[in-house]
Amino acid sequence: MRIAEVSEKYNLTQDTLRYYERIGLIPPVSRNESGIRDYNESDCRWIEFIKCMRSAGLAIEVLIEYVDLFQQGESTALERKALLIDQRDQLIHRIKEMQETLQRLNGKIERYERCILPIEDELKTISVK
Amino acid sequence: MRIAEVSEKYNLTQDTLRYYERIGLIPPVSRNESGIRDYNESDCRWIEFIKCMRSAGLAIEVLIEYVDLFQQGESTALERKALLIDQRDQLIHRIKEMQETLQRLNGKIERYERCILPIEDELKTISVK
DNA sequence: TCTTGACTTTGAGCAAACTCTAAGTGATAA
DNA sequence: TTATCACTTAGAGTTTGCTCAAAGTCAAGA
Repeated sequence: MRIAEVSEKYNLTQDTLRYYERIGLIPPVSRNESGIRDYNESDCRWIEFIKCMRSAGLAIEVLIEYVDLFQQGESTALERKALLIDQRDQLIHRIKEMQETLQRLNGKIERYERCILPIEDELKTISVK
Repeated sequence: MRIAEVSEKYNLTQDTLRYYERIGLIPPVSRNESGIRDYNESDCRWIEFIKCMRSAGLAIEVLIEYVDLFQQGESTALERKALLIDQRDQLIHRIKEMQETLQRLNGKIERYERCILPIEDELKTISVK
């Protein structure tokens, strides 16, 4: 798969794909004889994984470390697991925080509803007139 | 309340508090005779609200708009409500995304657990030897 | 053969959200 | 009264995560 296809498939710009590879956020992608990237199954799975993790807000720095450990082989499995657990716990914390904010936003919106409904009704009445 | 107290109370640097005010993320704070900020109840409630919204990832730009509308008075109530609903919906979307990533992280960690447990056991055995 | 178009690299540029620096004021404690 | 300390402003600098530009290579079609 060429970069153009991959870019479309995962909705990441070619620049972003090259950038991710350059900084080690995904392992080096295989190339054809003329040096052009030829993404294989495994490359695609990495991209998908990284995209998912990034969408949840995991820092690039941490993910680079994960990829790096992965490339060092089996001996880093415990370390990788610890990294994932740490990130999961942070993620849980952020989700909780966001759910609290969601509650608060909902409360605020409700209050607007109670205050504003009369105004909205009035506006409707006017526009009917 | 002086900026130092407020900074400590909300765990935001004095720089950040001044920055937030400068860009209109909180309404202008009242001052004493010598021009020094003297935060009142209402100022504190704004800071707390903004801190909460920022912690959930709402963009500064959007919050500035909310504060601006608020300062324009009652006539903007409908617009403010619409803004909040929009932000809430985006927040719900992000939470969902993060929960999916959380599932995936948990799955990955479990897989590490299944693969690694034998290794961990072995390590323990060795350290006991 | 020439041109087109997709690719390559390196390095600069940009937006968001702070964070820091420099230079100055004003109240209070020794 | 002098020094200290918290405050002030304006503006520059930093970090993160892309995004763009320049200059070049290579393969395929007219």
